[in-house]
Amino acid sequence: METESATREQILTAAHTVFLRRGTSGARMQEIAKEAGVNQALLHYYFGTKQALADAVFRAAASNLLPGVFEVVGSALPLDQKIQTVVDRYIGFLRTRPYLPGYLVSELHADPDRAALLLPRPGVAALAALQQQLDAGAENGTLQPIRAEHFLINMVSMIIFPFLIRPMLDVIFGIGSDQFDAYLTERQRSLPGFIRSALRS
Amino acid sequence: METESATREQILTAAHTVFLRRGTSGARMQEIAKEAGVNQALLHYYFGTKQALADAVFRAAASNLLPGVFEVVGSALPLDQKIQTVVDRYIGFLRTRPYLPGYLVSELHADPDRAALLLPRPGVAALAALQQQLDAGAENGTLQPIRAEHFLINMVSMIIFPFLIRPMLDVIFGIGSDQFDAYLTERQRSLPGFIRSALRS
DNA sequence: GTCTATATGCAGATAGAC
DNA sequence: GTCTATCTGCATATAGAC
Repeated sequence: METESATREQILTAAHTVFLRRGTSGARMQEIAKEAGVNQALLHYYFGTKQALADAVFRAAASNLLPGVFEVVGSALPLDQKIQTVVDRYIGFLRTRPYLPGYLVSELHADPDRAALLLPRPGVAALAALQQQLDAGAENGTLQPIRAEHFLINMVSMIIFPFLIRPMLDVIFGIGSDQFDAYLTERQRSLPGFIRSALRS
Repeated sequence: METESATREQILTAAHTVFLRRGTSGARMQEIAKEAGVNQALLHYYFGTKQALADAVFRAAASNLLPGVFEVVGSALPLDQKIQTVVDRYIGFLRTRPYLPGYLVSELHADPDRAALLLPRPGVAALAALQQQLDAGAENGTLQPIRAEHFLINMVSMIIFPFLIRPMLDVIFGIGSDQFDAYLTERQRSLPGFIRSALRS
């Protein structure tokens, strides 16, 4: 961690905004410069190439997506509270960054190798803790047996998916952007129960 | 439906392949021409602009994503069988078109207005039928009350999501592309039970 | 209808003044 | 460090021969 110049930060923030909306190949250096209130040449001065700038943004964005979840999942909380906490926090977080999921999926789709820029296996320990909890419930007959990988994916899918298909929600269900917020609130209330019920034997 | 020239079809198929992998802004007309085994000028002869070609591909791709689901959901099958059928068919279908979800999400992210190219509200009737089924179960106490919109989204999320984050699965869970198929098969077996259980009261 | 050759425009990147 | 001006390359698109 070196001392970062204010201008550099300014550019990075602008780049974040533009790249998240347009994606790496759709973004224009000119637009980023304008957003940052500086000249385009300055972007190259600080970051060299567009690709380098895009990678910096991707790293930062990717590191934001999951860690909070593993923290909760790996904690000592009872299962029901883990579910409640993850759903609540995660939807709340994504409300403030609605473009993040679509951006990450787009980038990974265009260049799957970028997944390597994600932290390698950040959650093996957390996953093991979760699996233990699930196994205990299965043994005493209160829970259906399930692998932690599937359970986690199931939970996270239902949280993230609406953000990924937001424009479609309008066409399919008539949920316009003005009603999206209310729709999310409904999910925030109903999802924990849905997930808990799914686990019960 | 006019008679389509063979060359035109050939180009459309090639375009489908390339656009699904690279996205509209990432795709190159040159690459499409090569894939189709024709000259680049011919693409313009048949489709005018890249954007027009991209739109044609998007329309075709989008019309493939959902209709099968609504057909099943709107049928007279009992709920359990609907779930089983949708999960099974949908995962089976996406196995043959693993890039489709990532492509559509990317395109919608880059240009949300494109959602308008989707068929408008194809499933209101199907949705109503499903809601009725859910309400009946809730009234006789066998099911938890839930809105059909949420239920459908929940089910579809869990089916599609793994395809959207496939490159991440390797990094997070160590599921490489060689193991992805087995992972899908596991989900195909376990998801219906998970979903049925979630609905039970 | 299909090709080769070429025009056009634009975006990323550099040179160099201040 | 920050700017203006410019180069370079590439991708879309067109012209025109066959």
